[in-house]
Amino acid sequence: MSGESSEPYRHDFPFHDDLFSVFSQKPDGLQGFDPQTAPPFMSFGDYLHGSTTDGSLVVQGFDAPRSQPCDPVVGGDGGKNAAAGGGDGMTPVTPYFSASSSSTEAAGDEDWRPCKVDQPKQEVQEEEKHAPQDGEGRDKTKKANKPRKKGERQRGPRFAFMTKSEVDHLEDGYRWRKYGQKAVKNSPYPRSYYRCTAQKCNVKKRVERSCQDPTTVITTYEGQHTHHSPASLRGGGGGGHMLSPSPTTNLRRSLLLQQVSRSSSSAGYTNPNTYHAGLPPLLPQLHVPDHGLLQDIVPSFTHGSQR
DNA sequence: CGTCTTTGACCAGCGC
DNA sequence: GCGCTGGTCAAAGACG
Repeated sequence: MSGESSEPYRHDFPFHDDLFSVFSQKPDGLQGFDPQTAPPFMSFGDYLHGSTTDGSLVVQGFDAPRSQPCDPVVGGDGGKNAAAGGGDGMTPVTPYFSASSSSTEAAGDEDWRPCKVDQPKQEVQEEEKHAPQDGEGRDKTKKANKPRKKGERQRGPRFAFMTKSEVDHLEDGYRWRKYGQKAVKNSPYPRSYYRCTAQKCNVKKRVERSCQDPTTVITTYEGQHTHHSPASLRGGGGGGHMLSPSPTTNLRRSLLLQQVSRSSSSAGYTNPNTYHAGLPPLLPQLHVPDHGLLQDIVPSFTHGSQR
């Protein structure tokens, strides 16, 4: 418990109302987006470390496909997204953006839902659906003793990203406990729900595969850790960094970061072509089993992007 | 033995 | 009002 004072663990995430994306390489699927004309990106690592000037980044230039026609049958559009990009990398990942204008805080997360284009609102509800139910109807069963408070659902910002990976659960230094799995509509891949095992930590994580690109894992973090990453504590020794400098050259993962937090004022989101990137609330380092660290991945966006 | 995953069921909100 | 869907719970089982 003494912990939480000395080191900042990505606590502040001042961009609650913005979406942002970061691609590890040129998102071919995104017309209009040119890494070269794109804003001066720093590596995700730098980014995480707050190297950005004012803490915000802006990715612009592509048309935010609010409704990504996702064929349950991947590959429908074939070339467009080149899902099965086993080839030479540069597998573009379609940005499942959708600047929902929902005034609810749920506007985020589900907005980019990859496989759902016909559910503009349902997403929203998910955020608030768990309204205070005072266990009226639940007390009939064991589940009855779990009053969910509305406030509970309104925890911190959410942060989603897509990663090319064969494994669903990317290691990020924290310990997670899986507490559920649901089949996702229109998607052959289930969505897994994880919760940080730390006692007072309410951070949750959802993991699912993109139905468009089965090789892409979509991870959504929700909340902020109230503790340090156990991995960083014991792992690499001093610096607090266990970021192995692995080259990860073969990491041609499309990475899409998206801040999907509560858009209390999605209305303020006026320019669909502009996304503000903020500091992820909780992503000290993501370790992709057998591949490397996420931080190694993202830089491939900056460095690997033909520079 | 402790921890984690699996799995079926339940609940709330929304759309029709 | 009903059905659908997402999110969550918790018992049971699996695993180390």
